[in-house]
Parts: sequence; C-alpha cells; structure tokens
Amino acid sequence: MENSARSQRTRAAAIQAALTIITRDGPGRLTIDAIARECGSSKGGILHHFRTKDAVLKALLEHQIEQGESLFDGYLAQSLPGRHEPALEAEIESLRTAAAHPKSTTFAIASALADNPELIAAVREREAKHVEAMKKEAADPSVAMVRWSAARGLALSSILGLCPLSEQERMSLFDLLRDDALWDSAQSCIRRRKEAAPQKEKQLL
Amino acid sequence: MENSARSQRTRAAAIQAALTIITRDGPGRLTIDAIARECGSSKGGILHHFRTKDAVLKALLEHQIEQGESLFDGYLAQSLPGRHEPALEAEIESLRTAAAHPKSTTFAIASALADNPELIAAVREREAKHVEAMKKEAADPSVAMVRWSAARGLALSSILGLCPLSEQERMSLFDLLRDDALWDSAQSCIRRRKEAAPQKEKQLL
DNA sequence: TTTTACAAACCGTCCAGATGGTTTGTAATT
DNA sequence: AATTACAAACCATCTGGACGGTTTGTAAAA
Repeated sequence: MENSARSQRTRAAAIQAALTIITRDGPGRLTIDAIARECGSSKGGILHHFRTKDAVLKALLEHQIEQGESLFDGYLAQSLPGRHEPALEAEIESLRTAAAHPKSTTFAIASALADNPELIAAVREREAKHVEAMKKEAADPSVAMVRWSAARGLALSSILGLCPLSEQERMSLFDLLRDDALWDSAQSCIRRRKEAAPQKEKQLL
Repeated sequence: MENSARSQRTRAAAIQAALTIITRDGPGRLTIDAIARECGSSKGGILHHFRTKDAVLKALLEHQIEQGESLFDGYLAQSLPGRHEPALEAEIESLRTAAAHPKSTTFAIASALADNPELIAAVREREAKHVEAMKKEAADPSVAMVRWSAARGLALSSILGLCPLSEQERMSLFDLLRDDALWDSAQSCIRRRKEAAPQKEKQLL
C-alpha cells in the first residue's frame, strides 16, 4: 500500500479506537496502550503519529469539531429559503442532535480536556463565529441569544448527564425554541415593553 | 485538642486543600499525596478520613452542592413577596453567580467526576426537585423552562470556558431572563399564538 | 488500657514516553 | 530492470515516575 494512504488509515483507526475506548470504558481508561490494543497497532506506532498524548486529545477534539460543523452545515443547507434566522435554527437543531446522544463522546472528550484550557479556547473561538452570524441575521439579537442559550443549556445538561427533564420535554422545548413565528410575535411584545421601560440590555446586544 | 474537633478540622482542611489544588493545578493534579502536602497532613491521615479517592470526590461534590443550595436559599429569602416566580428567579441568580466564577471548581469537579456517573446522577436528582418547584409556581411552565434552560446554558458555557459572550452581554442576558414582567407580557403573546395554532409542547409541560 | 487520629515507610500497578531495531515504500543511479 | 540509498511506518521492550492503597508505628485522648 502507498505510504501516505497507510499512514492516513492507521491514524484514522487510532482516532476511532480512542473514541471507542472513551465511550465504552470512560475517559480515565484512555491510554496510548489501550488505543494501540484497540486498533491492532502498537504503542510505538501510535506515538509515531501523535508525539504526545495531548496530541491525541487535540486530534480527537478536531475530529469532534469537524463532526459538529458538518452537522450544522447539513441543517443549514436543509433550511427553507423563507426562514428569518436560518443559522439560529440550524444551531438549535445541531444542539438537539448533540443532546440526543446520551453516551456522548463530547462529555468524555471534555473531561479528558479538562487540563488543557488552550484547547477549549479553540472551541470557544469557533463558537464566537456562530454567535456573530446569529446576531447578524436576528431582528432582535438578545432574543436570539436567549433562544441559543436555552438550546445550549438543554444540550449541555443532557451531555453532562445533568438534565432532569424527560426526553419528550426536551424535544418539545427544542420545538418551541425553534418556532420562529412564535418568537417573532413574542419579540414584538418584548420590544414594546422595552421601549416603554428601557433596560440595560438594550444597547448592549 | 478534643478528638472530634481535631478530626473535623483536618477533614475540612483536606477538602479546602483539594479545592485549592483543583483550581490552581487542574483536576489532573488532584492526588491524595497532593492533598496531604497542601494541608500539611499526611497521606495516611487523609486516607483515614476518606477511605478511597472516590470518597474524596464525593465529599467534594457534596460540599459544592451545599454551597449551591445555600446560595439558592439566600436568593430565595431575598426575593420580595410580590414576585410571581421566586424559585425561578433565585435559580437564575444562583446560575448568574456560578457563571461569574471563571476559575470555577465546578468544572474541575465535573471533570474529576467523569468516570463516576452515579455521583452525577445525585446532582441531577437534586436538580429535578428545583425544576418541579419552578414548574409548579409558573403560569406557563414551558416558558419557565426556557428561561431556566437559557440561564443554565449561560452558566454551563461560562463554567466550561465555552461561552463566547462578553461578561456584559452575559449579565444583561441574565437581567433579561430574570425580568418577570417582560416574560409575562411575552407569555401572553405566546399563549395567544399557541391557541391559534396548537403545538405539541402544549400538553407536555 | 483501649480507641482515635495521624504519620511514615512501603507495595503493586499503571502509564507516558524513550530507545533500538525491523519492515515497507520510494526515488535516484546504474 | 536491477541496485542502491534513504525515509517513513511500525513494533517490542524498557524505564522512571506517579499514584492509589496498605501496613506499621506513635502519641494523645477517652
């Protein structure tokens, strides 16, 4: 086999093995030895691709980010032309999907990443771009941020195993958050009220 | 010194030391040796109080829960008699406070807990009670859940270092979420719309 | 004197990374 | 086409340190 192809294949296999381990055995069991065993490779082979264990984690995170991004892109592409806030809706749907995965790798990866704040920062910066897009398209950015935050809260709670709501409740809340027309009408009420009694948040968002 | 007092003191010192380590050095550095070193005790001494490391984590979690609970109780006690949804507001304020702590121990503890799902379940169950209370007092439970989820999203994002919003933006969003009157008026719009075009979430929440 | 609280030395295991070597692929030279 | 020279991928083994937990010792309290 061609060298580069071989290399790429084992690298992908290593990442897949890491994901398997992290979900099956928990993040505490993710060792280089375990990865090597899982993908039928050797420790040396793994360490040839990733010079340190942190490099493995970084690759894992990048893989996860790519997944999330393509999920988002898919939902964005699906959105009908008439929608007011396609990015927000795609984001909400992405979060709904993420929340649905109870044995989430995301949690495991997050916990494996706990000691690497710089990697987390990368995620946050990517998130900032999405937020920008959502604010830009929104009639009222602060309402968009509320909807986004709520979806995020549901997703993060579920991923961390902290969500006390049933799946049905979660689902219908996601439905509600997504319902553009509903928020449009609520928005006008809020706006009217804000103008009547101006609040701090008005000029900030 | 009296035995029991001495014991209690070292136990508290151990927990405090664990919190110091976990925030200063990261959860990966939380070892029994480190705790002993930090609080000027010995490994044997620590293991006299906590038979295993998991017991330390459990104690740490309980400590954190107590903190959170008393914070919530404080805000609840502060709430003025006229408010419609005191529990929700107290919860939102608690979450605001939690979010404000950037070097949060919560994150570190969460990640240290990653391999102990049963401990996480305890937190979730406690959360369920709060949710019940909030639903009970709410005119529209689904709106309350949206507000709560949004506050939770902001808090969790901040704690995990994933929140791309500025502190000001976060603060004003919390203000907005807390504004009972505003949501009341929005609620009536939503309700009107729901009745006009009934949705799935209506009967579920 | 028995129990409690702690200390110090120690044990077994796990694991990241280093090292030295083998196989496989590649490209230039003859 | 065959040979040579090199590079990349990969493997088996070792090591040094960290860490959870145990055992043994000790001094004070009960």
